[in-house]
Amino acid sequence: MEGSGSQKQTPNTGTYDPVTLETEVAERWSKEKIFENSIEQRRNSDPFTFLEGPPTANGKPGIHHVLSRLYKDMVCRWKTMEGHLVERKGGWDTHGLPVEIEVQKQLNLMSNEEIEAYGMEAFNQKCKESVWTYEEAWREMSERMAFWVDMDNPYVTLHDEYIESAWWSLKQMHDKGLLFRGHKVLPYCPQTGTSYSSHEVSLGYKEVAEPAVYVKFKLVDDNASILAWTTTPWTLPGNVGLAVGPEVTYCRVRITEPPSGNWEGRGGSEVGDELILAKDLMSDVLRHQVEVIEEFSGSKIVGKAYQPLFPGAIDRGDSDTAWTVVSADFVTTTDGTGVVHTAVMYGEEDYALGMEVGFPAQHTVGMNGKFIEGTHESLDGRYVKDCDSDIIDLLETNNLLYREHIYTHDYPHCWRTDHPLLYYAMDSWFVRMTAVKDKIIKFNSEVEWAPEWTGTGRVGEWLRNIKDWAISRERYWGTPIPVWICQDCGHEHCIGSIEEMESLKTSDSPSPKELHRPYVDDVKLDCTSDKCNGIMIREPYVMDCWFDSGCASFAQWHYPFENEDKFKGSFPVDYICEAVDQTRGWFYSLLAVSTTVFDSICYHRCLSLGHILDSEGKKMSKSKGNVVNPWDHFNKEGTDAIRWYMTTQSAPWNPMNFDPKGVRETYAKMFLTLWNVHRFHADYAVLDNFDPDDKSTFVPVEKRSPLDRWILSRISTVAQDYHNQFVSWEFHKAGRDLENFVINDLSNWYVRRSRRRLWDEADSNDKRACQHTLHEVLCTVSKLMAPISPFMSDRIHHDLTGESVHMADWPLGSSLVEKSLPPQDLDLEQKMSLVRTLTETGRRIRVDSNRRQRLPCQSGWIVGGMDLTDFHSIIAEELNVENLETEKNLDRFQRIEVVPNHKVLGKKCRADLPKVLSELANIDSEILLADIEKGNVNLEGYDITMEDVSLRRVEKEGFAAATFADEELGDISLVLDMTINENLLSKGLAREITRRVQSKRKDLDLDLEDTITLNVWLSENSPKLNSSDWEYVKSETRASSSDLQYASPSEESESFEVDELKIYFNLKKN
RNA sequence: GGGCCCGUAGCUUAGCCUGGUUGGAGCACCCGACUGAUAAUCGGGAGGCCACCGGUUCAAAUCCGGUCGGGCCCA
Repeated sequence: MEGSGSQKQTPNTGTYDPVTLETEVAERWSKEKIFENSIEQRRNSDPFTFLEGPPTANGKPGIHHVLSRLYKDMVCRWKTMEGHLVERKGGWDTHGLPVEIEVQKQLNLMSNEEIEAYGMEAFNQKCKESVWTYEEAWREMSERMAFWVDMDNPYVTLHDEYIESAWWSLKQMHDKGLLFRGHKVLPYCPQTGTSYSSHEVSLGYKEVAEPAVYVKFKLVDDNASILAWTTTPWTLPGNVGLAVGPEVTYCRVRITEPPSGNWEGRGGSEVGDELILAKDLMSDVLRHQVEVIEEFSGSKIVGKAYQPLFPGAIDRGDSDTAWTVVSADFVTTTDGTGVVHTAVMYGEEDYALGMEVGFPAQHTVGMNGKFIEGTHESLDGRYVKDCDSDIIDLLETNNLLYREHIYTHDYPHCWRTDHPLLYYAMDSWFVRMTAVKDKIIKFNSEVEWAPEWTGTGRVGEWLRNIKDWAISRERYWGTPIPVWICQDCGHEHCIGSIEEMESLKTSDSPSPKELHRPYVDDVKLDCTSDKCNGIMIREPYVMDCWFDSGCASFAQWHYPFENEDKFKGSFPVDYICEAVDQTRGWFYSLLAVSTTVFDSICYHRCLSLGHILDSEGKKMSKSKGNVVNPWDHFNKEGTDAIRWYMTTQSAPWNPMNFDPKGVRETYAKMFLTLWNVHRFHADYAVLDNFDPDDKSTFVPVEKRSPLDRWILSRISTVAQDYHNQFVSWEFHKAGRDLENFVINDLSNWYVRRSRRRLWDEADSNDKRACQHTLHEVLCTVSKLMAPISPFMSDRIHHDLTGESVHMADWPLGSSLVEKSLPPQDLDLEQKMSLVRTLTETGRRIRVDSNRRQRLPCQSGWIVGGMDLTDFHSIIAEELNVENLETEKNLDRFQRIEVVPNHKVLGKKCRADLPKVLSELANIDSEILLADIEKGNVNLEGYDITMEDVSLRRVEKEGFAAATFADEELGDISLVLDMTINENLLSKGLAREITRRVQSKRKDLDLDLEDTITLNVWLSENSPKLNSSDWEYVKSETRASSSDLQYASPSEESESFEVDELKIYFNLKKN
């Protein structure tokens, strides 16, 4: 604390300029190292650990990054104030496909071949540079929005230390038998040699019309053929199985007649041929008259063998299911024939099914997109998409084609070369997540998710269908997979450290310059298998960059090679926070890595944020032009307003419609108001040399006015709720409540009611009480809002105490810091709430009875409720009532009125009704009521009973009243005396004159202290102004010399009217 | 196609878990009052098929099922 400047700033009494204020505060932070000190101050305290989800610096930061950094920052600041040591290491995600794509665009390298021709070393160098393109922009944004994080010592996923830790973790998985080699079917472009992420795939969907075919698969030991349908004829040579739905009904049909009319396209069938297909699809598929021979469920034909379409294209190997019918749950009868042609290597479902039932997993197509030698003599070596028609011809020649048709659908194309993508089984390394499924589900349930359903729903659902994690990518820029394979014996070895690699590498291998391709590719190892002398070569892949970020909890510390204490002291981390799209991204990869490596959760609490949409709820995108630039608001309403707006706008996990007008509103309501309250306090504090620390002038809370004790109790109550809402992650509700407090309780009531107390020039206990109260309330408010809007809160706190609010303790206290809230008095709060309702009720009465506000009422009575004696002066002043009293008996002001019930009387009296009504109107209500109750009222021959009338309470002449209900206290009424006398008219007149003169003073831009000369001319028939009321006018308007006459004005003057009488006045500054 | 979330006044939202008086606020709008009170304040008004359809119930914004629209993730 010392050295952080206990010099109080000269209070700024100017208007609120957010950009200047925030810039000044930021400068003080940096000069006084507030961020660093706020951490150091808690050095030996209980840590609260935060893990920064690393952004990629090769993308520009946008408004959505402001949102996630806000919630990261907010919680960290809050926990710091609660007394925890909260270190915040920055991080950068620097690997991955997006980086490569950027560089490829930049260098116009459209394929892997071109990259390799350009040179992998140079290419990766470019990637490394490109990663830092927007680092400066990120720094500026983070700094301007007051995101406190250590960006000078960040973890960086491309550093050798980070990679080494990632290697170590992969080796742990390998040693536990969780790492294996397999295939992953991906959309792949053979022209560029690249497989694509779903994001890139979605860039290139195009509608295409292509041939689709119904193929006849001839059964072995049966004269029938099974019909199957495909839109990708090039996958047919790879066919190794047919899938049927076990519950689906199939038919065996015999063709009875040749087709009538024209036959479209190639293919056909002879009368007598027998075909098998799903019953529901017969009419869609068949073009012949047929008879149904047999109906059966799919499971009946499972196991039947059929003849391969392209014998020899695939080697059966040891598969006994190849070219047989198998059962699969995913088969439907929505299209095709209800039989799914399965080519293991060219479809994700095909591959999964193939692995399950044991089909041979062999390619008929090479990585170059061309058929492999030995597929078929007329296809070998040709690009598959060029072969569609020839394949169909071949089928027809062999009588294997039932028919063809043109099929129009959306199909993904390469966004660079425009060629159709092939779903292709790529060699890939996997982490066997399915083996730890139960464990990871259990760990997930131990995480405190906000909102809860992200954990149980989104993540839970994902984990229930967990699949093995494909962690390798056939790319250049990334963490190299540390797996080497022996060329001779096939033995594989996973390297877990630089040292291990150095010790195993062959004598002629260089030491890699860094742990990236191509340097690591040049490292060969001596085979680690006992009996082998072969050479091991690294698998030419890099890792999924999600694996990188999934290692952040330990790799940021270069654990286990360094910083064991740092890691052990921060794992599992207490808090992470990212947008909801990270459920399958970072949230998952952290949990996957910690489960497999440490057998543990990775984080205790996770806040998953909703996305930012535009003001109409549409996704922000460059093409729509609805992207919000955070700087537009930083430079206008300021960081505080944008942070407060974002916090209070919606629950953190809900999608947020970002409306620039809303930021404006937050600025105008919350920040202008709070600033003006602060200014009000600060101005008088300077004027009166107020010193909060001077014990001799301190006024103990119990000696302060009820108004003071009320606002102190309110802030205490609000603070408690605020804290509870923070705990339950409902930051939006917390903020809204505090905003409501500042605007309504503090500014609109406390300050408004206290203005006169501070105007008073004489020193008094009451004035000092007010100053202390404001000081204490503002201190607490600034501490509460500090985590959300750190600038103004710090400015106010610093003005008040000379210390940064971010060094302060949380007013609610914690296990580590003391609670420091003013005393609560709920009884007082209830009273004040009644008082405010009463004053509002009084104004309504005046409006309803046309009694202008400035004309006082002689008396007012409160009937019912609780004792409000302490506040009678306030209520009287608000209501402009001379005497305010409590009255028990409402009958004093009201009488009963008997109102005829037209509906009932109408039925009874019919045509005599008007006569009865007029007689009723002539009788005094109270007499009438008494007589009715006695049962002796007879009018025009009709007995009048209580059923014929209803009763109404009305005010007696000269009174006006209104009643409202309080939940606990029941009905409460306010009655005002509406009579007028000369005294009241005089007082009212004084108020009217004062108001006009004040308004004029304001127009003339006079200072508060300036005195004036005032002349007033009242008409001769005007009510007389009592001398005491004239004194009131003079003192209120600071008229040091003045003149009042009942005559026409003798000088140039202004005039206004009260009760249709003209009043003239003029004034000049002395 | 599947999973998760969202849909309340022109806009932003509370209420939904735990069904029960007439669905509350703020902004904007209209009328009035008040003001040495700040982009202020106070009173009043207008504005709602609580997305839609069906079900459960004496009773549904609230619980259940479905539809539509928006968002995210996965295919």
